[in-house]
Amino acid sequence: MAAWRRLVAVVELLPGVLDGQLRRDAQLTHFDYHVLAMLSEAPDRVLRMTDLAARTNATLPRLSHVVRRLEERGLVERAPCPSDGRATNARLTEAGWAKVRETAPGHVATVREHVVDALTPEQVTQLAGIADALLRRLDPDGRLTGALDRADRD
Amino acid sequence: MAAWRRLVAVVELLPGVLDGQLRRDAQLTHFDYHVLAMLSEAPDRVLRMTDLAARTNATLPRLSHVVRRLEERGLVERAPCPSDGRATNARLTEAGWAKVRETAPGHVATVREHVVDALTPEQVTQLAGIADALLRRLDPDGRLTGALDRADRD
DNA sequence: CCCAATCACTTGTACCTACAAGTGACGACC
DNA sequence: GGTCGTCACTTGTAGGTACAAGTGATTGGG
Repeated sequence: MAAWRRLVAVVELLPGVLDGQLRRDAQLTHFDYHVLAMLSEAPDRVLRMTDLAARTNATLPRLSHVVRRLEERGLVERAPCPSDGRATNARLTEAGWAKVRETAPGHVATVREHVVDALTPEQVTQLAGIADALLRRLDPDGRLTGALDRADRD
Repeated sequence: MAAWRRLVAVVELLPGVLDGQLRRDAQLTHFDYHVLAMLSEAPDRVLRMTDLAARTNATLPRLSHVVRRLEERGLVERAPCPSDGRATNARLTEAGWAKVRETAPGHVATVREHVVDALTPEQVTQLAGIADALLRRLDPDGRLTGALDRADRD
């Protein structure tokens, strides 16, 4: 009965914790980090703006502003797509790649501290199943988790 | 291993769903709704700004702005606290109380649709335990869940 | 071909949130 | 009983996000 209220409370608090850690340690929004992380995992570390927006659950205007700021900081570069003149490719620069590599450990540690370590191994397993079930409703196409891509490759 | 990534995805998506539904159906931010809901559950539907800020995980400046806007809409009233000249009491007006009563069902239905119905009864039970464990890290004083108050009363 | 519709993105404006500084009230100490 | 420090809030300013409009590029039909 009160399960969903607690979930809402978690959903309210957790972003603040993650965001705060990244802002302090890397001058990065959690969303910024997510953008850089998605790029870092893409082939050649390049993604079209539209793809990137889907993977980060962002609207295109929002992504455009964020990428512009990241570009001003030298972490990302934009170039017109050769195959489609309408599209823009966002590429992670060397500095951006370095930023991800130096930021990721601290971020993962924060998640571990506030989530994984708070749960028993059994609960972690349960959580995986629960989050999976929720994502099937919240994100049917698996845009955020990249399930669509993996399905394409397999 | 990928459990925390899925949790992060959920934490990223769920607020948008809840916020969107409330904005459409009630012209209310999820945070606005949370403020009204906390007031509606308080004795006499009155709470000091500081208490309200703790219960909604807000900074005092943020709450001040939000309450001012809610006051302009006639949903909340502010009055100086009789017992402490520094404090301000926020009170839910009759219109605000009506707003909560007409908004709550739709909001609960949304949560039910996107969370409860997506899970098996067993998973709901597991989720309660997991969220509880997480909140002990994220919110040790139980401000959001009101555990502190209940502990005081008991 | 050429024109309309669409697409991919950018820019501009308004709202919301975070941080910093300011105001008035209370408490404690001398 | 005056003064210093703290408390509870409010206000102002900067930064980020959402929605709406605009710019080129591409596709499809006549």
